[in-house]
This record gives sequence, C-alpha cells and structure tokens, in this order.
Amino acid sequence: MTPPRQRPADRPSRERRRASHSIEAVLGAAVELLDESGEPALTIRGLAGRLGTGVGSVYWYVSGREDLLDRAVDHVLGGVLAEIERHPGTGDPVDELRRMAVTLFDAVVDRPWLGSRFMRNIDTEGNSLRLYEELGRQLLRLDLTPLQRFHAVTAVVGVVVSSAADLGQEPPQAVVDGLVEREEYLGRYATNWRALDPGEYPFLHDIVDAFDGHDDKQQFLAALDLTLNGLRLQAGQRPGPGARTEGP
Amino acid sequence: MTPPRQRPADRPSRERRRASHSIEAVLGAAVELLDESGEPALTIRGLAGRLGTGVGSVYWYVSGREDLLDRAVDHVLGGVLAEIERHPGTGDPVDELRRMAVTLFDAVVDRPWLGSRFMRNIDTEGNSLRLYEELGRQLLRLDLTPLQRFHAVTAVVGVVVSSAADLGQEPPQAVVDGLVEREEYLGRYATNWRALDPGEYPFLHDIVDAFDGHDDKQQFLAALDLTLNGLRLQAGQRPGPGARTEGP
DNA sequence: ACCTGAACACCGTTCAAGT
DNA sequence: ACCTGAACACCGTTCAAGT
Repeated sequence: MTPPRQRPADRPSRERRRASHSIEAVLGAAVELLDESGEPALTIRGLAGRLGTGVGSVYWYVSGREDLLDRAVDHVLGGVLAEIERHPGTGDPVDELRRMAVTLFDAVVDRPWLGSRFMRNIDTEGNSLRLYEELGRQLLRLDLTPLQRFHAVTAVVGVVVSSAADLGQEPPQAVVDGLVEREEYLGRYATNWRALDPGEYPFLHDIVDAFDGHDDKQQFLAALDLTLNGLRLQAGQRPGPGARTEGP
Repeated sequence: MTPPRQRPADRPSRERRRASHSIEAVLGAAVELLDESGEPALTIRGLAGRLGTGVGSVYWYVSGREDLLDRAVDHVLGGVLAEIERHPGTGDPVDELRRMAVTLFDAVVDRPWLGSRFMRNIDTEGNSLRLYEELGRQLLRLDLTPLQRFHAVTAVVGVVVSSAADLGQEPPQAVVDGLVEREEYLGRYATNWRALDPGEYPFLHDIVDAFDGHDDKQQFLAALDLTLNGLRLQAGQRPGPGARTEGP
C-alpha cells in the first residue's frame, strides 16, 4: 500500500555516540519488541520507552512506523542472507533453490512478523533484493526463458509467503501464552469438522485425520515440492521428492 | 492472530425494521467502504457515519472490527461460491480445481482487501469452509492419500494467497489515484535494476525485460500451473499447460 | 431489542524548543 | 546533529442511559 520510501543510506556518522542512540540501537530494540510480542506490539511510544528517549528521537532515525518495520525486516534478513550465502551453491539448481527456500521458511517460523514483508522492497538495493537475486541465480543454470525464470522465483517466494501468512494467523493469544496447547487448538478444528454432515462435506471428512495434529513444516515442504516438481518438469529435468515413483 | 470468534448466528429477527439497521445493511456499508478505499479505511466511526448511527450501534451487530472484517469477507464470498458452484464440475479434477482457483483470484483482484483473510475462518461453517470443501472435493477423484489431498489444497490456496499479498501491496496511493501510471511504477523497478552491476546481479539483468510491464494474472497462472503440474505428476497424470512439451 | 454518544485508553505524527 | 515532550488528529471499545 505504501510507495517505495526513500531509504536514507545508513548514516555512518562519527565514532562515538551515546550507545543507546544509533540506528542499530533503534533497530535492535525494534526487533526485540517484535520478537517478544509481534507486529502490533511495536509502537513508537513503546520503542522510545525502551530506548529511554522521547518519541521524537525515533523519528530522527526513521521516517515513520512503516519505514521502521521495513528496516527491521532488512536488518534481520542480513542474517538469513549470510546463512544462505555460506553454502557453495554448486549442486543441482533446484535442490539449491529448495534449500534456500527452507532457510527462508525457518526464519519466518522464528519471526512470524516477517510476514509477507520480507520481499516487499525489492525496488532498491537491500537484503530483500539480494535474497531475490540469490534465489533467482539458481535458475540461470536451468534451460528456461527469462519470463519462466521470473515466474518461477515468484512462485517459490509465494510458497514461503503463503506459509508465513498461515503461521502469522495461527497462534491465538491463548496458545501463545501457553494456556491452550497447540494440539488442543487444532483439535477444535477436527472436532468441528467431524460434526459436519459427511454427505455435504466429503472432503473434510476425508482429510480430517490428516489435518489433526498436522505439521506446519511438512505442509510447507509439500507445497514447495509441488512447485519445484512442476518447475523440474518445465525445465526438462526428472522429478524430485513428492512425485509418484514408477515401479520398484 | 485472533482466536476463532463466536459467530452469533445471523439473527433472523422480525419482519420490519428500520431499513438502514440490520446486519445486511452493516455488512453492505462495510463492503462499500472497503471497495472504495481499502482495509485501513474501514473504521467503526466511518461505518457508523455512513449508516447514520452512533458507534455503539455497530457493536450490537458485530463484536469488534476484526469480526466485522471477517463477516464482510464471508458476505462477499457468498458470490464467489455461487459462481464456483454454477458449473457442473465433472471434467478433469485438476482442470476444475484450476478453474476454481482462477475464479478466486479474480475475486481477489476486484477486492484486494480479501487479502489473506478469505480462508482464515475454516474452523466453523461459513463460506470459507464451503469454498475449501469445494476445492478439495475435486481431489477426491484423484489417486492420492488424504494427507496429499490436504497438502494439495493448502498449496493451491497458497498460490492465491500469495498473489493476493502481491496485489495488496502493489498500488501505492499515487497509482491508485491515477496520478502515476502502473507502467511508470513498474518501470521504476526496471530502471533501478538496470543500473545495478550485472556482475553482482546477473539474475535481475536476465529477467528485467520480462519483469517490465509484467501481467499479474499471467504471473498468478504461471505459479498455479507449476503447482498443478506437480500435483498431476504426483497423481500419475500427464502434465498440463506450462510443462515442457516433448516433440511434435 | 436496539440505539446514543460521551468517555477511556490508546495510537502515529508533527514541531517548536532545547542542547 | 540530535533529543524532548506537549499537542493534534485520529483510532477501537465500553457503558450508562435512553426508547
């Protein structure tokens, strides 16, 4: 919804400054708040309070809450990028792409507030764009058209984004607080579904046992592998995990 | 983030009532506001103003803003469901699934505020759950395990959700207002990318022409077909559109 | 059964004034 | 160059009081 903001290049500025006041301190505290209680909990006042300053001070470093959020995301993405770049990346391109997507997914599990923000600012240089490049680079080694490559990265990122949306919605506060078990929470779905008329909801009855107590990561991997096998097919490769195996 | 709310069954109540005050009137006005200016523009005060009542009145019909949003989504989903159910649905299961997903996507294009909300409340009966059932039912005709079916619907819904996230972010206000052309907006990305070092960003340079002026629907269809071809492979079918064609 | 609107407890953002 | 905090213009939600 927001236009690409000007991102004033991180001011290097001079050597010593009050330790608590620097863009790094601001982003560090912001990430803390986000990690502790999620996106809605990050307020300018709360952040200023944690930094021991007034609200106006925050506005010296960021142009607003949206900018703050974007920078916090970029900040955290630095670590993800480092992890992704650690590996040589010389194996099968689709396998590499898969590994990167899983790394990204794991980061989102740790920080649901990354939500669908982590690929929002690919218009200008930053960690999102580097990540995007890193993912796409694998596809250069595949026999595809540029348009197919563009679509393929979109699709792979999309699998992570939609999983992130799932994760972001899931924990009702009671589950987060540990008052209600996740099992019990999922169990409610299953219980409700089983009470429905099987004639009207044959599909729900078919999957209800599989749904009950399902694993988010497996769900993500399944979606990812469907996409990647479609991609392998498009590139003329043989299918990977999750495809039907023919004969013994 | 929110726990499944109690949804007090739509009160039928008695025959005549002031026309402007009924749950239908409330949801109708809410949808209007959402269509006009998006999710953030839907405020309780604004809604009450449009209805010509006080804020307290709105709270008699819905339990809060989140509930209002969920009900508005459910309201609109009724139309989508009707369109999906109009067809016989006896063709190839994956083709049918594809058609439904496209219908869903088109609805999201029209109403970006459906965002990732349209499958959020599948714990209890409602149009989201019916939609979910309708999608999944196609898979019953495929040779898959229940877990594979569950994962497949998740994946297909995920493609729509991630496209919705894309669409929801896209229009900066200036583009919505028609002050800036979409072409020009996308062009900024392309211009920035072309200015980057090709050695550092080989992938971006490879796709920049394809990206420039790309079509959202084609992008969605490409991602969808990758997933569906992965699914066809899993079910032992022959691949559909988007797969590499072997010989003449 | 349904509506009213003041009151409460928050927000993000701005800006004159400070050092 | 960086900080302060009051002030402004909003929010969602509650609730005693009305009809």
